[in-house]
Amino acid sequence: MPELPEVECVRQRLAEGLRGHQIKSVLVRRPDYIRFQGQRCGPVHVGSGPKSKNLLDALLAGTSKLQLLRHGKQLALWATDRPALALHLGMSGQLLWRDDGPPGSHTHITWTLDHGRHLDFRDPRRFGGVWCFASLEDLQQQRWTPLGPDALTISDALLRSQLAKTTRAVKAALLDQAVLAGVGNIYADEALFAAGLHPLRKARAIKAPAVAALAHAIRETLANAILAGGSTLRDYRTPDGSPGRYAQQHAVYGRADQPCRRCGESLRGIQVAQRATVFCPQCQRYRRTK
DNA sequence: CCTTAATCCTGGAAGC
DNA sequence: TGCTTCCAGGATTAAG
Repeated sequence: MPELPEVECVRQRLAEGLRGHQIKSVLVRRPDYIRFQGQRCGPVHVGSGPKSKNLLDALLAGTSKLQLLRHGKQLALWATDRPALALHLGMSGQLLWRDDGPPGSHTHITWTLDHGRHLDFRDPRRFGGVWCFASLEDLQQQRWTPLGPDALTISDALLRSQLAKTTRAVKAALLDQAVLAGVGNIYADEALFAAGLHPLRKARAIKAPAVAALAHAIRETLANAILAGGSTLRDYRTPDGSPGRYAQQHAVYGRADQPCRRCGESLRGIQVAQRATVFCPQCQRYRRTK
């Protein structure tokens, strides 16, 4: 469920704990959560043979000066002249610091650092994963090239050219990571509301001024969500275990049939691209009333 | 091109 | 209380 703001908060908090430290060991409890050399790992990879040594190296055992990048909802953990790891949280993924005691349920991988703290990757639903690459360049080439531009810094002009590529409903386009990377179901609805755009408007037909308003709304909504620590609906936590506070500010997501905070009209719930969608029929008219 | 449905999973909430 | 059904922040695939 984590979208761009949640992933960015995780990146920032994780980077603080990694700065100046080294990974001492890696423990893999679920090898099939990891893709190594293009395929899912099996028990042989976490045994004692040469394959397990390769995997531990790929998982950055012994590495220091770690850096953490983000594009859309994806993270890259790497260090100069070392392998790179793509981390994706899927719907229920969490990266959590742990001092002592047992890890939470569904903790598939644990990195232990030289300061003694553990970094747990837990993901009950297992829609997320870890992908191993020989270098950051390989990771970017294979996993980030197919993605559209990052939503946090999307320019008016770039959003316009991206939306011009498709005739789909604008909400469906926003959810497509190849069009724009980082927006999911929460922030698509929130940004469309902030821009006053109906979710079913055809992406290609939206005029330049309205696209500019949407680009601005996307940047502002995501930035504000990051400042609030992200949206916690249920599972999401920052690595220190604290929930995000942005859900309190949601104008439309999860508020079907409740009054619009701007005009008081009852918010409508519909389906767009198989996803629950909420909008204000008054503030987000399909056609401008002029 | 587009949309829809099914799929990968667990678990919380709602309904009976 | 217990059982069943539905739903969820994501993303890919196949089919129509």
